[in-house]
Amino acid sequence: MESTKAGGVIAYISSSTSSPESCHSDSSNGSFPSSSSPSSSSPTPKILPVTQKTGRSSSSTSTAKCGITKINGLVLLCKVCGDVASGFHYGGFFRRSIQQNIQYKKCLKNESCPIMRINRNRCQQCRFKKCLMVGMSRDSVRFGRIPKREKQRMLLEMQSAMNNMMNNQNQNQNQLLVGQNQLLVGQIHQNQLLGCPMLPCPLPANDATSENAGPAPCPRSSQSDVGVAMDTSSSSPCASDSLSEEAIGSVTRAHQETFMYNQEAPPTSAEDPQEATPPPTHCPFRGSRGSAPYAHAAFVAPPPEGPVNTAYSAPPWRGGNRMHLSGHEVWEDFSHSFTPAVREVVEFAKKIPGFRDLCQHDQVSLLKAGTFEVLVVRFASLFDVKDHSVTFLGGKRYGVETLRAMGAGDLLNSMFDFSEKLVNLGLSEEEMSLFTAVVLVSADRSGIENVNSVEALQETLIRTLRSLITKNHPNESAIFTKLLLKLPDLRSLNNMHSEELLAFKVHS
Amino acid sequence: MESTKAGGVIAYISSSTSSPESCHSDSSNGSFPSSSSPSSSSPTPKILPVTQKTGRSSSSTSTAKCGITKINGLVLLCKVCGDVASGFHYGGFFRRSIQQNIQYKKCLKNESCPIMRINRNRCQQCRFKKCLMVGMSRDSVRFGRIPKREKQRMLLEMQSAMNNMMNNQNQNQNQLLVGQNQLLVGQIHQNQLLGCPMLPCPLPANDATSENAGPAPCPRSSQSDVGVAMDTSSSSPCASDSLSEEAIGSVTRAHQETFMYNQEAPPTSAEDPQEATPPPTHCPFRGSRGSAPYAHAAFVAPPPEGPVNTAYSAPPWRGGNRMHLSGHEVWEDFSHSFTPAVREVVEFAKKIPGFRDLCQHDQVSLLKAGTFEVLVVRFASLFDVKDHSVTFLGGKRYGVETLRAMGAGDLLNSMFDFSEKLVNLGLSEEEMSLFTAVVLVSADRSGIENVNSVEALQETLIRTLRSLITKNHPNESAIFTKLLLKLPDLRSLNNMHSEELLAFKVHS
DNA sequence: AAAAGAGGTCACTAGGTCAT
DNA sequence: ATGACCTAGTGACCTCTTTT
Repeated sequence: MESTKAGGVIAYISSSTSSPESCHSDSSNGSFPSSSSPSSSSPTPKILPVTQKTGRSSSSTSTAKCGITKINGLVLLCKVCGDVASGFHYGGFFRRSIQQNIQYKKCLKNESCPIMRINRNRCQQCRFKKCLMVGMSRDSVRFGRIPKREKQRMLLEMQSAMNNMMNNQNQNQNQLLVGQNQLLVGQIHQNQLLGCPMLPCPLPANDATSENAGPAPCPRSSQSDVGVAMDTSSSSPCASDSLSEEAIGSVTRAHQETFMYNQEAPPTSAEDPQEATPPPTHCPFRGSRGSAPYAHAAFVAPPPEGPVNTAYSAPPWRGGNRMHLSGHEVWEDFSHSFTPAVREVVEFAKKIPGFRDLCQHDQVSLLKAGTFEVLVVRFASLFDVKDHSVTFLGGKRYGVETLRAMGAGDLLNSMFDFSEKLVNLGLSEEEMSLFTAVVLVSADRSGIENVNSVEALQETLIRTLRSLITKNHPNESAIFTKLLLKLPDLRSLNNMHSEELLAFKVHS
Repeated sequence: MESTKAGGVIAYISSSTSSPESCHSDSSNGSFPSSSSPSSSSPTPKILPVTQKTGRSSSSTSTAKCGITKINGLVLLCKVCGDVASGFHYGGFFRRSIQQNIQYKKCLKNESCPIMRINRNRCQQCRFKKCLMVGMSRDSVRFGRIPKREKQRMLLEMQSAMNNMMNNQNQNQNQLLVGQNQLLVGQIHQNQLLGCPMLPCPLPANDATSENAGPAPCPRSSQSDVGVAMDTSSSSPCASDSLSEEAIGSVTRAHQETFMYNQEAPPTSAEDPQEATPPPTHCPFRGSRGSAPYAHAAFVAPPPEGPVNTAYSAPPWRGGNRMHLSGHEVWEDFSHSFTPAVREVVEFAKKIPGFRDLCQHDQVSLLKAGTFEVLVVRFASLFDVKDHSVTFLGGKRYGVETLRAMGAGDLLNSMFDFSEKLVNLGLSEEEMSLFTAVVLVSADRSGIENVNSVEALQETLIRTLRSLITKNHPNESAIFTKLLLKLPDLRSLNNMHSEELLAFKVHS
């Protein structure tokens, strides 16, 4: 029996898209891991991997073994609660809810309780809501198994979608993607177990030409003498200051040149979510293709039903009836909406003085590990602290509470919290750009070859950032420290994101 | 159905025994102390047998009749008071404690009252403490029946645990075990996706008594006026300085009182990894059960094969041939080897001035998210920078290269790198303890309810740490910054660890 | 025949209630 | 306050049905 289990990768859940594919779980039962069967996803009706234990065939065969549901060796997790899924579809809780048309008591909190394996029984309203949010539908009853053919097809679609994405954004193929059966697994590095799927960026070759060389921060390889003046604030204006001046300018310029979100706004179609194919934007949140595709596809669980929500919640990927989109198309579309933003980060990196002096492998590693974090920082500016809203396409704003009520996931919530805190620091664009550079070179170093070089570059950037901040905010010396404390927060967001993506992929 | 249950009963009973029917409740129930147990590996929720009476289903089966809970005929005992258990989980006393967030009066003795059936009502504080200690948690919700498979598994585990116990120490047979399944189940509970098996301790109630009150950092609940003086270091010797003095003392003391690894060294059996059951140590790396069980099971991907490595790599969990152990058992055993270290971290947390002023939920969340990071920092001292070696039990050292050659995984490698860098900063014990406190309150905040309080506490600790460091290292102002930059690294290690654990569980 | 999901069934638990 | 009792749910297991 265990043999059977082996092999699986792990999926999580997230969600993205809605439906078609797969899995979610419901809530039903399941608390324990085990149980039943493997199944797969399916395109049409909405089916999801569910926690609930499904029945058990008395018969001998395989199924019986463990209750874990897998697809091609990938272990599926419940889309609702994250528990190991035992099968698709209905389960105890969801089933009862539907069959008896139960009206649950109103949530005691803000109707946005996180639903996890351990606490899923705490709030029924939120649990049921999440079931629906994740794509479970009363109409999706599905008998019998999922045809093997169908499974296969979806898998292939996923893969080619990934491939496309990769190709598009890396002109250079440094890397990536492997293509194996594990969808994206492996695709992007293994920042972690499976790797973070969302960061394909390859990264441009390190051609020596270094166009905007600027005053390279001459990364030292030692590690001891760094940042002598780091915390002394205004005191000693050591020699490095002049260097800093230039560095600041370079980084700020790099930032401005590579961050277009606020420079373009999809004029047309912004109002009409049904509009099919507007030009892509650089900021996914404003992407014209659908409102907030990112929030939709990755952060928020996609609404199973149709156009219930407004622009925000009924992203017309490809403008049409989403029922007609294959999982492949949805994914592809979603992925594409991010390509430009990712590319911009790569461009930004290349312009950070000293970055291209790192070995190519490390440049790639930093980008793989840090692009998401950089994007989070960049997009934080879309968050309006005053009225706690986020601006999506066409200038439309959505209050955080509204989004939460709509089922924004933990990741999105955490991003809002992060954005709010960051914006509250009131940094200038100059400061933000330097901070962004710091974030990038501070990325996870587990795969770095020349750690000392990266560290040296990081120190230089940090020193520069520090002097800039102490200069601009002489009376708020805590700002620098607060900024550094944002780094672990970003790391956590990055991890949450990786997990959701992973789940998404696995499930689809 | 009943037939199923009927199996052999074993109940052991030791001493007391009580009337079966009595059952009462309290909290828990259960099993016995040391046990180890079996819990499940993965996703299973951890649940404990409890005294409380459970409901009564009119139906026939065994359970119902009197409040005795049995599994496969085995009578379960309450893990807290030893009385016959009536079911799992919550009970009257524990339930009220949690639901009403009751703050019990301080223990009149030394906060270590023995809790038994006959005297369990004597000291509420100790009783509640024991409930938590034993692993009861509000998150361990468990509805529905216990899967047959699981029952079976648990039974087997119980029995083997029993056998071991008997063999090893049959001096007292007091007790007993009952056989049940859920020994520790429940004990540990989840950290994240699946839960971090490694964090069993739930955390003591937030009893207002605050023994080592010290100068509580008075966490504010507002969010705006925080940390104004955060970075001012030596400049304005604001009132907080004196507070800092005391805080430093408190934290340092807390650290020393709760970090025992270097105070005990398993004298015997250190040489012989095959030795079966030496007394547990507080430092897993030195754990007598196996050398570095932690590194084995969690840090390093568990070697699929047998005893390739020497003492380091062939931990004789349960003293036997591990080839015969199920993945579950190995995991259990491994987890247990960590319990003491985890408990120390919990104790340390409780002693951080201000920590207990946080709401209980947040205390638990921070511990869940941060214990691993704290352990990494604590164990960093085992790393010898000079010769790049790590000291395991009995003073044996293993060079990093050797370990790598043996197949240490990415996580272990990263930990070495981290440890080396950290040790190189040359911090004093005082500084390390404060840094550890900062690490804890800087844990991932995705599940925190009162973020502002946590943030306020973090700021206080950081301010204190900063002033201490600038005082001790006036010429190395970069140290503080470097220390802060260790936080994201810890977060990454934490994630790698969670992933490995997850993978491990799923595969086993 | 084997595999896998819908639904029914019912052992069990969280929590409310109330006599001690 | 404690803990026994009751009720509303929960979810494991089973049977039946459909798909392969």
